[in-house]
Amino acid sequence: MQVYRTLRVLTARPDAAACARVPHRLYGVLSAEEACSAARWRTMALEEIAEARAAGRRPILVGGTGLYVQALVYGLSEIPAIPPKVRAQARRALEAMGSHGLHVALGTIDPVMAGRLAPGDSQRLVRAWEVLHGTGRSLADWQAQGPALMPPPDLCFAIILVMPPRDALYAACDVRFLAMLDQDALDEVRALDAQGLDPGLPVMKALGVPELRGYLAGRCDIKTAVVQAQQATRRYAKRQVTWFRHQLTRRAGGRTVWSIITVNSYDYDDFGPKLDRFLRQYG
RNA sequence: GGCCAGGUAGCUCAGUUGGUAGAGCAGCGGACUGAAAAUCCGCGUGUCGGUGGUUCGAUUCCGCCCCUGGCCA
Repeated sequence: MQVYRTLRVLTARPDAAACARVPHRLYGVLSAEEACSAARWRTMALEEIAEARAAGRRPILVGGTGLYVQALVYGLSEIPAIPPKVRAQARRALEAMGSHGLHVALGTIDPVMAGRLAPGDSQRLVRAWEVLHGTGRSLADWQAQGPALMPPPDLCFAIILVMPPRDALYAACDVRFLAMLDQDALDEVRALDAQGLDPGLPVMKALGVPELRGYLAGRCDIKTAVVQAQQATRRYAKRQVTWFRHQLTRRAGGRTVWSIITVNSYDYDDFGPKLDRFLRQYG
Protein backbone atom coordinates (compact mmCIF):
# COMPACT_ATOMS: atom_id res chain seq x y z
CA MET A 1 0.00 0.00 0.00
CA GLN A 2 2.91 2.33 0.69
CA VAL A 3 3.89 1.95 -2.92
CA TYR A 4 0.84 3.95 -4.07
CA ARG A 5 1.16 7.67 -4.38
CA THR A 6 -2.27 8.83 -3.28
CA LEU A 7 -2.34 7.77 0.34
CA ARG A 8 0.36 9.53 2.29
CA VAL A 9 -1.23 9.73 5.72
CA LEU A 10 -3.21 6.50 5.73
CA THR A 11 -0.24 4.41 4.65
CA ALA A 12 1.99 6.05 7.26
CA ARG A 13 4.52 7.24 4.75
CA PRO A 14 7.75 8.54 6.31
CA ASP A 15 7.69 12.32 6.71
CA ALA A 16 10.10 14.86 5.24
CA ALA A 17 12.30 14.82 8.34
CA ALA A 18 12.78 11.06 8.14
CA CYS A 19 13.49 11.19 4.42
CA ALA A 20 16.04 13.94 4.96
CA ARG A 21 17.87 11.85 7.52
CA VAL A 22 17.95 8.61 5.53
CA PRO A 23 17.10 7.99 1.86
CA HIS A 24 13.73 6.23 1.57
CA ARG A 25 12.75 4.31 -1.54
CA LEU A 26 9.64 2.87 -3.18
CA TYR A 27 7.20 4.97 -1.19
CA GLY A 28 4.48 6.46 -3.36
CA VAL A 29 6.07 5.41 -6.63
CA LEU A 30 2.94 4.04 -8.32
CA SER A 31 -0.34 5.63 -9.29
CA ALA A 32 -3.43 4.55 -7.37
CA GLU A 33 -4.94 3.34 -10.64
CA GLU A 34 -2.34 0.62 -10.83
CA ALA A 35 -2.32 -2.73 -9.12
CA CYS A 36 1.10 -3.69 -7.85
CA SER A 37 2.10 -7.31 -7.36
CA ALA A 38 4.59 -9.23 -5.30
CA ALA A 39 6.63 -9.95 -8.41
CA ARG A 40 6.66 -6.37 -9.59
CA TRP A 41 7.60 -5.04 -6.19
CA ARG A 42 10.31 -7.70 -5.94
CA THR A 43 11.88 -6.45 -9.17
CA MET A 44 11.79 -2.86 -7.99
CA ALA A 45 13.18 -3.82 -4.59
CA LEU A 46 16.08 -5.77 -6.08
CA GLU A 47 16.98 -2.78 -8.23
CA GLU A 48 16.97 -0.48 -5.22
CA ILE A 49 19.01 -2.96 -3.21
CA ALA A 50 21.60 -3.24 -5.97
CA GLU A 51 21.78 0.53 -6.23
CA ALA A 52 22.23 0.96 -2.49
CA ARG A 53 24.97 -1.63 -2.35
CA ALA A 54 26.73 -0.04 -5.29
CA ALA A 55 26.69 3.17 -3.28
CA GLY A 56 28.15 1.36 -0.30
CA ARG A 57 24.95 1.56 1.76
CA ARG A 58 23.18 -1.17 3.66
CA PRO A 59 19.54 -1.46 2.60
CA ILE A 60 16.97 -1.89 5.34
CA LEU A 61 13.54 -3.15 4.38
CA VAL A 62 10.71 -2.06 6.61
CA GLY A 63 7.15 -3.24 6.50
CA GLY A 64 4.61 -5.84 7.35
CA THR A 65 3.84 -7.39 4.03
CA GLY A 66 4.74 -11.01 4.58
CA LEU A 67 4.18 -12.14 1.02
CA TYR A 68 6.35 -9.40 -0.43
CA VAL A 69 9.22 -10.06 1.94
CA GLN A 70 8.91 -13.76 1.28
CA ALA A 71 8.92 -13.18 -2.48
CA LEU A 72 12.10 -11.18 -2.12
CA VAL A 73 13.96 -13.47 0.25
CA TYR A 74 12.82 -16.88 -0.96
CA GLY A 75 11.74 -16.22 -4.52
CA LEU A 76 8.60 -16.95 -6.52
CA SER A 77 7.63 -19.55 -9.08
CA GLU A 78 8.20 -18.22 -12.55
CA ILE A 79 4.79 -17.77 -14.13
CA PRO A 80 4.15 -16.00 -17.44
CA ALA A 81 2.45 -12.62 -17.23
CA ILE A 82 -1.31 -12.93 -17.53
CA PRO A 83 -2.84 -10.70 -20.23
CA PRO A 84 -4.89 -7.86 -18.71
CA LYS A 85 -7.90 -9.05 -20.67
CA VAL A 86 -7.81 -12.44 -18.97
CA ARG A 87 -7.35 -10.85 -15.56
CA ALA A 88 -10.39 -8.68 -16.15
CA GLN A 89 -12.37 -11.71 -17.29
CA ALA A 90 -11.45 -13.57 -14.12
CA ARG A 91 -12.72 -10.70 -11.99
CA ARG A 92 -15.90 -10.50 -13.98
CA ALA A 93 -16.39 -14.23 -13.50
CA LEU A 94 -16.10 -13.75 -9.75
CA GLU A 95 -18.63 -10.93 -9.81
CA ALA A 96 -21.03 -12.92 -11.95
CA MET A 97 -21.03 -16.18 -9.99
CA GLY A 98 -19.67 -15.29 -6.56
CA SER A 99 -16.75 -17.02 -4.92
CA HIS A 100 -18.64 -20.26 -4.28
CA GLY A 101 -19.85 -20.35 -7.86
CA LEU A 102 -16.33 -19.70 -9.09
CA HIS A 103 -15.07 -22.48 -6.85
CA VAL A 104 -17.54 -24.93 -8.41
CA ALA A 105 -16.67 -23.76 -11.92
CA LEU A 106 -12.96 -24.05 -11.22
CA GLY A 107 -13.54 -27.58 -9.94
CA THR A 108 -14.59 -28.69 -13.41
CA ILE A 109 -11.50 -27.31 -15.16
CA ASP A 110 -8.82 -27.30 -12.43
CA PRO A 111 -9.76 -29.79 -9.72
CA VAL A 112 -6.33 -29.61 -8.09
CA MET A 113 -6.49 -25.89 -7.35
CA ALA A 114 -10.19 -26.04 -6.50
CA GLY A 115 -9.44 -28.75 -3.97
CA ARG A 116 -6.70 -26.67 -2.48
CA LEU A 117 -8.74 -23.51 -2.05
CA ALA A 118 -11.63 -22.70 0.27
CA PRO A 119 -14.89 -21.85 -1.54
CA GLY A 120 -14.85 -18.42 0.08
CA ASP A 121 -11.28 -17.55 -0.87
CA SER A 122 -12.19 -15.22 -3.71
CA GLN A 123 -8.76 -13.69 -4.23
CA ARG A 124 -6.92 -16.96 -4.72
CA LEU A 125 -9.77 -18.42 -6.77
CA VAL A 126 -9.47 -15.49 -9.16
CA ARG A 127 -5.73 -16.01 -9.39
CA ALA A 128 -6.11 -19.74 -10.08
CA TRP A 129 -8.70 -18.97 -12.73
CA GLU A 130 -6.65 -16.34 -14.53
CA VAL A 131 -3.49 -18.46 -14.52
CA LEU A 132 -5.31 -21.44 -15.98
CA HIS A 133 -6.94 -19.36 -18.71
CA GLY A 134 -3.92 -17.16 -19.32
CA THR A 135 -1.31 -19.93 -19.57
CA GLY A 136 -3.31 -23.06 -20.31
CA ARG A 137 -1.79 -24.73 -17.26
CA SER A 138 -2.88 -25.02 -13.67
CA LEU A 139 -1.36 -22.70 -11.11
CA ALA A 140 -0.58 -25.88 -9.18
CA ASP A 141 1.76 -26.97 -11.99
CA TRP A 142 3.61 -23.68 -12.02
CA GLN A 143 3.97 -23.61 -8.28
CA ALA A 144 5.15 -27.22 -8.19
CA GLN A 145 8.32 -26.06 -9.98
CA GLY A 146 9.28 -24.23 -6.85
CA PRO A 147 10.73 -20.75 -6.55
CA ALA A 148 12.61 -19.86 -9.71
CA LEU A 149 12.91 -16.13 -9.27
CA MET A 150 15.57 -16.11 -6.60
CA PRO A 151 17.40 -13.06 -5.34
CA PRO A 152 21.05 -12.69 -6.41
CA PRO A 153 23.16 -15.42 -4.80
CA ASP A 154 25.45 -12.96 -3.05
CA LEU A 155 22.59 -11.36 -1.12
CA CYS A 156 22.16 -12.22 2.54
CA PHE A 157 19.26 -11.21 4.71
CA ALA A 158 18.96 -10.65 8.41
CA ILE A 159 15.35 -10.52 9.48
CA ILE A 160 14.44 -8.78 12.70
CA LEU A 161 10.97 -8.96 14.17
CA VAL A 162 10.12 -6.66 17.03
CA MET A 163 7.27 -8.23 18.96
CA PRO A 164 5.51 -6.15 21.62
CA PRO A 165 2.91 -7.66 23.94
CA ARG A 166 -0.50 -7.95 22.36
CA ASP A 167 -2.19 -5.27 24.46
CA ALA A 168 0.58 -2.75 23.71
CA LEU A 169 0.38 -3.65 20.02
CA TYR A 170 -3.37 -3.08 19.92
CA ALA A 171 -3.14 0.15 21.89
CA ALA A 172 -0.60 1.37 19.34
CA CYS A 173 -2.96 0.42 16.49
CA ASP A 174 -5.75 2.48 18.05
CA VAL A 175 -3.54 5.50 18.67
CA ARG A 176 -2.10 5.27 15.17
CA PHE A 177 -5.45 5.67 13.49
CA LEU A 178 -6.46 8.63 15.65
CA ALA A 179 -3.15 10.28 14.75
CA MET A 180 -3.94 9.73 11.06
CA LEU A 181 -7.27 11.49 11.50
CA ASP A 182 -5.40 14.41 13.07
CA GLN A 183 -3.24 14.53 9.96
CA ASP A 184 -6.26 15.00 7.71
CA ALA A 185 -6.77 11.42 6.64
CA LEU A 186 -10.34 12.41 5.78
CA ASP A 187 -9.18 14.93 3.19
CA GLU A 188 -6.99 12.26 1.71
CA VAL A 189 -9.91 9.90 1.33
CA ARG A 190 -12.05 12.68 -0.15
CA ALA A 191 -9.37 13.23 -2.75
CA LEU A 192 -9.20 9.52 -3.44
CA ASP A 193 -12.97 9.38 -3.84
CA ALA A 194 -12.79 12.25 -6.31
CA GLN A 195 -10.65 10.08 -8.59
CA GLY A 196 -13.58 7.72 -9.08
CA LEU A 197 -11.41 4.62 -9.13
CA ASP A 198 -12.53 1.03 -9.52
CA PRO A 199 -13.49 -0.03 -5.98
CA GLY A 200 -11.72 -3.33 -6.56
CA LEU A 201 -8.30 -1.69 -6.80
CA PRO A 202 -5.80 -2.36 -4.00
CA VAL A 203 -5.66 1.26 -2.73
CA MET A 204 -9.37 1.18 -2.08
CA LYS A 205 -8.73 -1.54 0.49
CA ALA A 206 -6.01 0.19 2.47
CA LEU A 207 -6.70 0.24 6.19
CA GLY A 208 -9.12 3.04 6.95
CA VAL A 209 -10.18 3.72 3.37
CA PRO A 210 -13.38 1.62 3.28
CA GLU A 211 -14.32 2.87 6.76
CA LEU A 212 -13.76 6.58 6.04
CA ARG A 213 -15.45 6.27 2.65
CA GLY A 214 -18.42 4.80 4.48
CA TYR A 215 -18.55 7.85 6.71
CA LEU A 216 -18.15 10.29 3.81
CA ALA A 217 -20.97 8.56 1.97
CA GLY A 218 -23.20 8.93 5.00
CA ARG A 219 -23.40 5.23 5.71
CA CYS A 220 -22.19 5.59 9.30
CA ASP A 221 -21.09 8.22 11.79
CA ILE A 222 -17.44 9.11 12.33
CA LYS A 223 -17.25 7.28 15.63
CA THR A 224 -18.34 4.04 14.02
CA ALA A 225 -15.88 4.52 11.17
CA VAL A 226 -13.03 5.08 13.62
CA VAL A 227 -13.89 2.05 15.71
CA GLN A 228 -14.10 -0.11 12.60
CA ALA A 229 -10.85 1.19 11.15
CA GLN A 230 -9.07 0.58 14.44
CA GLN A 231 -10.53 -2.89 14.47
CA ALA A 232 -9.29 -3.56 10.95
CA THR A 233 -5.84 -2.34 11.96
CA ARG A 234 -5.71 -4.69 14.94
CA ARG A 235 -6.76 -7.64 12.81
CA TYR A 236 -4.11 -6.81 10.27
CA ALA A 237 -1.45 -6.60 12.99
CA LYS A 238 -2.54 -9.99 14.28
CA ARG A 239 -2.25 -11.51 10.80
CA GLN A 240 1.23 -10.09 10.49
CA VAL A 241 2.22 -11.69 13.77
CA THR A 242 0.93 -15.05 12.56
CA TRP A 243 2.68 -14.72 9.23
CA PHE A 244 6.06 -13.84 10.64
CA ARG A 245 5.84 -16.33 13.46
CA HIS A 246 5.31 -19.20 11.05
CA GLN A 247 6.07 -18.36 7.44
CA LEU A 248 9.15 -16.24 7.37
CA THR A 249 11.09 -17.88 10.13
CA ARG A 250 10.49 -21.51 9.29
CA ARG A 251 12.30 -21.42 5.98
CA ALA A 252 15.30 -19.48 7.13
CA GLY A 253 18.18 -21.05 5.26
CA GLY A 254 21.91 -20.46 4.95
CA ARG A 255 21.57 -17.02 3.45
CA THR A 256 19.08 -15.77 5.97
CA VAL A 257 19.26 -15.19 9.68
CA TRP A 258 16.34 -14.01 11.71
CA SER A 259 15.59 -12.92 15.19
CA ILE A 260 12.39 -12.23 17.02
CA ILE A 261 13.05 -9.44 19.46
CA THR A 262 10.42 -9.50 22.14
CA VAL A 263 9.87 -6.10 23.70
CA ASN A 264 7.66 -4.80 26.47
CA SER A 265 6.82 -1.52 24.81
CA TYR A 266 7.70 0.67 21.85
CA ASP A 267 10.24 2.47 23.96
CA TYR A 268 13.62 2.49 22.23
CA ASP A 269 15.30 1.99 25.60
CA ASP A 270 13.67 -1.39 25.65
CA PHE A 271 14.32 -2.75 22.17
CA GLY A 272 17.31 -0.61 21.21
CA PRO A 273 19.90 -2.63 23.11
CA LYS A 274 18.49 -5.90 21.79
CA LEU A 275 18.61 -4.54 18.27
CA ASP A 276 22.21 -3.41 18.73
CA ARG A 277 23.23 -6.82 19.98
CA PHE A 278 21.66 -8.46 16.94
CA LEU A 279 23.33 -6.07 14.52
CA ARG A 280 26.72 -6.54 16.18
CA GLN A 281 26.36 -10.28 15.89
CA TYR A 282 25.48 -10.29 12.19
CA GLY A 283 27.26 -7.19 10.99
C1' G B 1 -39.22 4.73 50.81
C1' G B 2 -43.06 2.24 47.20
C1' C B 3 -44.08 0.06 42.34
C1' C B 4 -42.29 -1.83 37.65
C1' A B 5 -38.45 -3.79 34.35
C1' G B 6 -33.81 -5.93 34.14
C1' G B 7 -28.98 -8.57 36.16
C1' U B 8 -26.73 -14.96 31.48
C1' A B 9 -19.44 -14.85 27.64
C1' G B 10 -15.16 -8.96 27.28
C1' C B 11 -19.90 -6.21 24.84
C1' U B 12 -25.18 -6.44 23.00
C1' C B 13 -28.62 -10.06 23.79
C1' A B 14 -31.34 -14.99 23.12
C1' G B 15 -32.73 -19.37 25.83
C1' U B 16 -33.82 -23.24 29.29
C1' U B 17 -42.58 -25.77 30.17
C1' G B 18 -36.56 -27.65 36.12
C1' G B 19 -31.67 -32.11 33.61
C1' U B 20 -25.44 -26.58 34.65
C1' A B 21 -26.62 -22.70 28.21
C1' G B 22 -25.90 -20.13 22.48
C1' A B 23 -25.92 -16.18 18.63
C1' G B 24 -23.62 -11.65 16.64
C1' C B 25 -19.57 -8.58 17.59
C1' A B 26 -14.90 -8.58 20.32
C1' G B 27 -10.98 -12.08 21.41
C1' C B 28 -7.78 -16.38 20.42
C1' G B 29 -5.35 -19.87 16.96
C1' G B 30 -4.12 -20.99 11.91
C1' A B 31 -3.48 -20.74 6.39
C1' C B 32 -0.93 -17.88 2.78
C1' U B 33 3.60 -18.48 -4.40
C1' G B 34 2.27 -12.41 -8.70
C1' A B 35 -4.07 -6.86 -6.55
C1' A B 36 -1.51 -9.46 0.55
C1' A B 37 -3.07 -3.03 4.76
C1' A B 38 -5.69 -8.54 0.55
C1' U B 39 -8.42 -13.17 0.85
C1' C B 40 -9.80 -17.03 3.85
C1' C B 41 -10.25 -21.35 7.66
C1' G B 42 -10.99 -22.96 12.74
C1' C B 43 -12.18 -22.19 18.26
C1' G B 44 -17.21 -20.32 23.22
C1' U B 45 -13.50 -18.38 26.41
C1' G B 46 -19.39 -18.73 31.51
C1' U B 47 -19.81 -19.37 39.77
C1' C B 48 -26.45 -17.88 34.26
C1' G B 49 -25.93 -11.16 40.54
C1' G B 50 -25.66 -13.29 45.96
C1' U B 51 -27.88 -16.32 49.55
C1' G B 52 -31.52 -19.57 51.69
C1' G B 53 -35.81 -22.81 50.41
C1' U B 54 -38.76 -26.50 47.43
C1' U B 55 -36.80 -30.68 44.42
C1' C B 56 -33.49 -36.77 42.94
C1' G B 57 -31.71 -32.32 40.44
C1' A B 58 -32.36 -24.96 40.37
C1' U B 59 -29.40 -20.65 35.79
C1' U B 60 -34.89 -21.72 35.40
C1' C B 61 -39.86 -22.03 40.66
C1' C B 62 -40.37 -19.37 45.73
C1' G B 63 -38.31 -16.01 49.84
C1' C B 64 -34.75 -12.49 51.32
C1' C B 65 -30.55 -9.43 50.01
C1' C B 66 -27.36 -6.61 46.49
C1' C B 67 -26.83 -3.84 41.82
C1' U B 68 -28.77 -1.04 37.35
C1' G B 69 -32.64 1.66 34.79
C1' G B 70 -37.60 3.80 34.76
C1' C B 71 -42.02 5.61 37.16
C1' C B 72 -44.33 7.37 41.82
C1' A B 73 -43.31 9.70 46.40
